[in-house]
Amino acid sequence: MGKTVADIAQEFNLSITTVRFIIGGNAQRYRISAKTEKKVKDYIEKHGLIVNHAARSLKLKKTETLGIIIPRLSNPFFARLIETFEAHCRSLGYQLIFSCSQNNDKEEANLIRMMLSRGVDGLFIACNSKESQQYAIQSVSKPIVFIDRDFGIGKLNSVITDNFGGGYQLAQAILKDNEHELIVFIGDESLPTIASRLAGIEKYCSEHLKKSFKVIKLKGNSAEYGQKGMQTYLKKNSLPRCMVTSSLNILEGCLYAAKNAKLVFNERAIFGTFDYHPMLEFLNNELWVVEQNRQELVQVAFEMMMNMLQSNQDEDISSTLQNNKTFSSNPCLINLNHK
DNA sequence: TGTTATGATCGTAATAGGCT
DNA sequence: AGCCTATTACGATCATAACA
Repeated sequence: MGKTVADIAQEFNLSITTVRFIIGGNAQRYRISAKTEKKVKDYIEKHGLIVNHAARSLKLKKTETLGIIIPRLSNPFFARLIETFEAHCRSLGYQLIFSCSQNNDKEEANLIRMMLSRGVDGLFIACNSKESQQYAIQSVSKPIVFIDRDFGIGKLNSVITDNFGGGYQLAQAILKDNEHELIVFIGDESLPTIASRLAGIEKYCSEHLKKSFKVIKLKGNSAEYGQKGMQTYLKKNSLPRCMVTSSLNILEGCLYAAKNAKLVFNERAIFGTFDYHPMLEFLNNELWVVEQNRQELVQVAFEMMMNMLQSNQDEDISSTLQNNKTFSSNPCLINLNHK
């Protein structure tokens, strides 16, 4: 299990201070004999060392813990993003704690307070709304990097995906050599991610598409909204031959509604969606997917965080906390189940 | 009896100082 | 000079003491 500093001090009849000098790499500076240094180091090599991070944090005024708040873990994109964040965090010696705001502004504010009271050194947040992003900026005096969503407030650090470009490319790919009317199921447009996806699709269609396309706007981004949207659509229409959904959850709901209605998509129907999931490979239809570059998103978000933590330590001036940078990552368009 | 003040506690990191 | 030890702050929490 390892030994504590007190164990080691007792073992060799030394003071705790002496042992700490050796552990801290300051043996020579404090004139600890090479003989003593060696025996302590050998002992730690053999038995291991237990460090009390709570006490260390108390002294150092930093916990080497970072917090991340996302809307929901049931969104596969966020689940995978968390996993990438955690691995990155751990590789740099940081502990990551995460919580879900359940798309609720009040809950998000609570979680911010909770994370701060736990002593996180910095926060990554995927905000629910413009108001909650404003609240975070005003109420948090520690480094924040906003992820996935930037509501355009300005003066903040954010790492987002070029959803407009993604939507544009997706429309381009899906409409090439396709005769059928495009049906777009779009989730909550108040989110900049969703609005940008739709804007990209509309931009391409207005530039290149001669025939009409239909946008079905939903009030939320969960599978339930997708299901309801498709149910309503099916009252007056048959299943789309050319369909885009704004997220995996919306696609899930749409497919579920079709299954419930005992309807089967035409085998030549073509789908487009945002965010990749391995289960998509098992669909029979041709499918285009806009996949976000998770590794890049996480890496850049971390660089921003580390920069702020560093400058915070050096200067200790809260006004320099925010660097006001926005990074936009390019998504990748992939084609699955091509026929 | 109810309120406020003080001190001890945890382990770590850094500084000041002591003993031979 | 060489080698090591004692003391303190850090911050929240709890127990005990000292007030009115």
